[in-house]
Amino acid sequence: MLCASCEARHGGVCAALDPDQLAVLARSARKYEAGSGTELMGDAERIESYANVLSGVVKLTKTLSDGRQQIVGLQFAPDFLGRPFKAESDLNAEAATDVSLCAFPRASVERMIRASPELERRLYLQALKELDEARDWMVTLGRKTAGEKIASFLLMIARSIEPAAGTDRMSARFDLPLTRADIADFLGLTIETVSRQLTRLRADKVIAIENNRHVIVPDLSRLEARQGR
Amino acid sequence: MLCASCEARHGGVCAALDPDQLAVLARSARKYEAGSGTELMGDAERIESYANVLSGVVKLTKTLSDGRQQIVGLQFAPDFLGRPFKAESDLNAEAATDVSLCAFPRASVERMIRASPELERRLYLQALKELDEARDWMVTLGRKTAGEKIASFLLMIARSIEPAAGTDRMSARFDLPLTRADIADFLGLTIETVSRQLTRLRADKVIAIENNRHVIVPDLSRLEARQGR
DNA sequence: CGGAAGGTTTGATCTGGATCAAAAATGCAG
DNA sequence: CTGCATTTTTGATCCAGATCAAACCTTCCG
Repeated sequence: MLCASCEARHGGVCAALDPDQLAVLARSARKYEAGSGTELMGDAERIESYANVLSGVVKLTKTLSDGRQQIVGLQFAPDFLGRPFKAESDLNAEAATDVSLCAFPRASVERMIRASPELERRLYLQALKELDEARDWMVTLGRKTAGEKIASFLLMIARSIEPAAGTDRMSARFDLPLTRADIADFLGLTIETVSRQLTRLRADKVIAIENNRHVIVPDLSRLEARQGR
Repeated sequence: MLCASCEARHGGVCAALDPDQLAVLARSARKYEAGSGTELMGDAERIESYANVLSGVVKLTKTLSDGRQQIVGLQFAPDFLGRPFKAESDLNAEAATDVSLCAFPRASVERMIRASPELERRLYLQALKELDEARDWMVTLGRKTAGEKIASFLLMIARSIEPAAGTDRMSARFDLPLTRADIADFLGLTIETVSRQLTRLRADKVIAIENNRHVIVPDLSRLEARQGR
């Protein structure tokens, strides 16, 4: 059965469900892959389904009518994707990398929420986590310099991609899930400024970059010293 | 009894409770006033109580160690103040104006949440609302010009202070609940830039200002045209 | 009423990051 | 491997908003 080996079964919202409930939900669930760049949900579109992110990274964006864009959130496995209790989305969700998702029809999720306070609790906790993250980024967007923004971003990715890093390890290596353009949209900068700041970090030997995507941080504390605190 | 004439009894979280539950909670509730500038909750402080905002405005701030500050949220009546399920606050809450609050000890709120899924649902909805707001502000912080930020801010205040305005009415007048310094901390600008942009809006007759605090908007659509869309 | 203390506006100058422009990597299809 | 498209880096210049510096208002309290 679908859920047996699923990551969301553990850390994700499905962990809230008992075997019977899980069986019910699994019946209407549909697992699928989407290539990088695929739009998963459009602004002003009716919300017809929710999904768990099983692998890859999803970016949530808002766009002004003249084309200026801002990424307002990134979702990693096993995050739950979608905004309950709202008929229409007011943002775009797009696959930032190739992703694999487990989608549920809107109706079954909402029925399940009504039936399981435990599930609602999980969703509430994720909303609180996303709110905490959004507020941290407001500080980054409003008050940090370009160099501090880039350092903050790299540290955030390092922590999300390889949870091992965070605490004790001194070094980290990971692939950037975003292009330079995406990083710019996330940090409220231009592509050129992102590139220049990465170049500077490289020149100062705080990081090394291979093939434009793979980042090596030999000493996380040196990167932390640059994020602004 | 306390709750009979309370505003939070209607729009706020207390509306989720039945009369018995309300009576229980009221027993440990304490209503009080705090003057503008009072710190209501400190960063890295243990969370000992929650509160409903009954009147006035509370600002939520984050501060970098070198003093740079960012306001990450504003709370108006009848918002619920506090972050459930977390031992320690990671932000400051301060009265931006004189406020009146109805405070509950941490333990009674958490007991009540466990007892009332309806209350938890309300809190979840408020978290989702705050998340939506935070994401809108991320666009403002990351991608709008100083002039657009100020217009967005004035419109947000107009809508929160006098809910009547929002829809059909063409004009609005209200007192700014924040000083120029607070507005700057909210928008990621300096005091001087805030002042200059307000002066420009005044020069262009989009707004009028009396006594530094009272704002008159004769035609909301002209202000909307300046907020960036 | 005078006068000290904040808060606000205005002016002059500077600068970090944007914009404009082009070269260099990288990836891919044939 | 070659050639083309896309992404990234680097360089030159510009400008919105920051910074530095004064004046100007409001309160409000003795």
